Amino acid sequence: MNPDELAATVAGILRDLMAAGSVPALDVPEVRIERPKSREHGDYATNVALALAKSAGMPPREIGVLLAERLASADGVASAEVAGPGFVNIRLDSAVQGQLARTVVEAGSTWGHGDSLAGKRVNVEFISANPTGPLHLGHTRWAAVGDAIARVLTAAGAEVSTEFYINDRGVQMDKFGASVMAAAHGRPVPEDGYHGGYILDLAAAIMMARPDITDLPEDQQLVAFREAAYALQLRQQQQVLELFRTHFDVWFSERSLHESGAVERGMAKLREQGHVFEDGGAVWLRTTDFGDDKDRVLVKADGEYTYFASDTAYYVDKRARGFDINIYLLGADHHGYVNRLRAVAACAGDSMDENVEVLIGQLVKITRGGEEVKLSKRAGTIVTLDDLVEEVGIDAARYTLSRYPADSPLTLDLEEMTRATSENPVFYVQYAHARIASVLRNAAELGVDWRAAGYDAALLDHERENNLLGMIAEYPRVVASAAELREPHRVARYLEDLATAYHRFYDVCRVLPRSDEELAPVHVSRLWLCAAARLTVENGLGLLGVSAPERM
RNA sequence: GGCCCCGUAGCUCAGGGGAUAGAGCGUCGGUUUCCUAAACCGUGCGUCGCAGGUUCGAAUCCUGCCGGGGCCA
Repeated sequence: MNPDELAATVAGILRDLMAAGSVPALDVPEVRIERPKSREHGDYATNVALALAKSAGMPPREIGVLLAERLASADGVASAEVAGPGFVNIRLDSAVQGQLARTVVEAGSTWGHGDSLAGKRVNVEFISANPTGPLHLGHTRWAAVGDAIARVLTAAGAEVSTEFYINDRGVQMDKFGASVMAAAHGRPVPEDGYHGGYILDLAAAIMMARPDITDLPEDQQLVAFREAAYALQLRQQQQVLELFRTHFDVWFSERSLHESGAVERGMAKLREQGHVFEDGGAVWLRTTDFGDDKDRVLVKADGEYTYFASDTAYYVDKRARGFDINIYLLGADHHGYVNRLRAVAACAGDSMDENVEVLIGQLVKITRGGEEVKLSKRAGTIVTLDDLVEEVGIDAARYTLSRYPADSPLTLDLEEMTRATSENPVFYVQYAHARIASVLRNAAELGVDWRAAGYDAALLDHERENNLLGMIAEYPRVVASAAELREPHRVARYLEDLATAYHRFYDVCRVLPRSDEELAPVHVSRLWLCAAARLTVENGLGLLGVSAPERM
């Protein structure tokens, strides 16, 4: 009996009551089964009686009583009673709830996966930085969150592609090239160029690989430096992200849109839909038809395509590749793009509500002992992804960045992220995993084959066993809602609660027999419970790209 | 001037209309002859920024205002 089955049971009873005339026949509202905050209120509670009261013209408690009476005798339900204004509090038979452990262990790595997004092809684009420098702190947040979103969507059954759009076209690239070239010649970097120490490193690396590069004529040399620096910097970004366990299925170059004819195809698509017009020698897209605050230029009067033309072409290309939902994760400094991107979809003949989703992530501030940290050793301007990983480690960085909603501004303290080797949420959760792994190892050493031994779910009737089982049962719903809302932080928060439930269980329920005890059925059943808990923690951490250590 | 995000414990933040508003950190104290004490247990006098509204019920939804951050112009 899981929450969904319980909801179905409740809905069925309501229909019966209506058919019998005990309650006026109405549409049955969506039955929501919740875990009460206070465990004294049972394993689960539902508020349907309250929700139905008004339209049924009956006092909520009256409906609640009718519902509770029938529910109490339903299979798997131990008790059901009305409480407060009309909540129905439900307790499950422990044996029925205990069966869950077997279900979890049998599902293994797919435990918690669902099919709410089955058949959907989803494109998740994030970071999409210029290849002109190291990835900074903001990018790091999107790396952690964007990747977790992709993992959660996959767990919900979607077919997901993660993409990084490389802005490798335009004046920034030229400035970048000029900066590196200047550095190679020992000349001061142009005012509007890039100034970080990494520019010197790039220049040195290029000179090492191609000492003769400075023999080229000035204009060719500029291009050569730009391209060489681009290649090196892009590779650096790719390596750092792979190390950070953020894998991109596609690295999409803006240039390639122009080289492949995708820009022309995009333009053709937009013209076909009738939202393109010319004015003052330029070609425009009438995005104001769809809520943008002004129209946007696609081709400038001098014949140059704009960044915006690339953006539209990229969108049309994604659709042509079969993606139903195109998610963009943008920093708060780009929130002005939201209406624009939505309008692009509409101008291409799509639904701006369904085919496009723009998620705005707020900025991150880092402090060390209360003082804001701004400077990076290498980039000279801002804290980079490398800096953060070097200082706090991949697991702590990923976990900490993904345990908050992306749209809330964040201030993190480096000392807390590191010093807290003991009392940091990430270690708290990981420790629960290591602790369980240790128990299971010890069981194996004692020669206990709990999988083969008889599992009696009815033995798991301690309050804390019950609570742990209930928490484990919540996992699929957490994953589903994290996917639906694109909010992976829900998984992290859940894992913290789950870890607490495990520690509390472990504290009072002896899993393995003591030295003077024989192995009893209750030990075996608890091992099943441990295995289910371990799997849930492991799978949950996996959704966040955080490791689940066997030992700590 | 227009738009976006935020305002909840000393600090960093959770809280998708529900029962007594939570967690971590910090504070103070307790728990171990046996499975990891990186744990558990106890310890909080919070105007949920302010004022209205919506309803059986609002930290949550709507409007206005105040305060902080940001984007565009």
